[in-house]
Amino acid sequence: MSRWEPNARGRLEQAALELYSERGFEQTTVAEIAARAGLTERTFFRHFADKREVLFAGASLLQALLVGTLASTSDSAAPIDAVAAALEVAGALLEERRDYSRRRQFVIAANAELQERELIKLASLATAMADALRQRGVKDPAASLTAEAGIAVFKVAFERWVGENGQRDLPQLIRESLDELKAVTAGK
Amino acid sequence: MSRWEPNARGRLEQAALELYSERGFEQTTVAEIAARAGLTERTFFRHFADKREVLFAGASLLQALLVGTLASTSDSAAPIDAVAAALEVAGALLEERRDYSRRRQFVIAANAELQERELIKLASLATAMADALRQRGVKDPAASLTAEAGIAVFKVAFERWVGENGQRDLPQLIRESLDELKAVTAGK
DNA sequence: TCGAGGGATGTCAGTTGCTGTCATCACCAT
DNA sequence: ATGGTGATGACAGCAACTGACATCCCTCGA
Repeated sequence: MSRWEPNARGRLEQAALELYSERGFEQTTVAEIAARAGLTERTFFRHFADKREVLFAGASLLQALLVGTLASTSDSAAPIDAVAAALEVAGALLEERRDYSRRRQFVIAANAELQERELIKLASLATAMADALRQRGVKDPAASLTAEAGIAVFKVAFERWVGENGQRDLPQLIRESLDELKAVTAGK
Repeated sequence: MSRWEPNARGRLEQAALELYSERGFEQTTVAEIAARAGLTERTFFRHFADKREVLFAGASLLQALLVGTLASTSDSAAPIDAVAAALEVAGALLEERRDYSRRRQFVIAANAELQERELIKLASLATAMADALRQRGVKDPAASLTAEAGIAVFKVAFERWVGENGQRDLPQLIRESLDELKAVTAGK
């Protein structure tokens, strides 16, 4: 792997995931990642804002998918169901990359800094979905609450998905979690 | 302010909030905070794990309050209402420190790293509340979902509280947000 | 009263994440 | 070929954070 091989960014992502898996996030230096990718530390930071971001390259894609799906859902559906439908589409994408997603998640679960980054990505998804809902005419605070509730559903479903052996796929777990949320909030 | 003045930790917290407010989080060095508190950089890191943590010293107290209240709420209340009641108690505490809470929040709102830290603290509150619910016999995933939904309600309410001039107090905004969540999830 | 112990602080050196700056390299169009 | 352009390398430097050890103040028991 020499200097001008193609796909430097992808090589860095792969090298990082490997090293973070092998010896842990903190025990890995950026210089080591760059070396395994046949590049230098400086180049790593040209592709990724920091040492954590290399694991979250797909987040913007997921966000676009989520917002796009939400925008194109029939207006007749209740906002929470539109959000759930979008989450299921996103869940199906992760289901396709099941192996990669789980390896990545084990790395994140082992390190608090990475969890912080993951949480802010989820929060960003929530605000993006809230924006999309407002464009559909949903008022605040309903828009924010619906989006945040959707993310809560996703978090719980994703956690179960990673924890189980594969009995249920992610979209199904998302549906079940939404139903559970509806049951739990069906008060008074 | 010399070496052996009392309350070093408190002095560091105050100096940090002042400096973060005056010139921003990134533009402040730990050495500067320590100097204003009459201490050294090394001592700062003995009191706080990192440069961000100095703003989150109260989080563990809030978590204890939340869990304690949740544990002592009547078992007859629905889990989501017990969570809301606990959040209102916590909200009342923040309402008492209204001025401080808002100054602190402006600093956090201005910096992504601080938002990350805040999000992981909220996530920690959610897992603590979920644990408390499980101890009351609530099963999973209901326990996790109820706790996450509670945090979603709190986030939205808190954001509105900081944004308004003070028409409604935080516990009231929490109640209103919970009602909105119930309305929004009352599907099918 | 004094001296030993312990906890908090200071000092110093070192690693690592991250950035600015400039040189260098490969590719492409003319 | 030649000059422009974008990606990469090389180097210097700052600030966050840590480990090791010295120093200071307070307290408690003889």
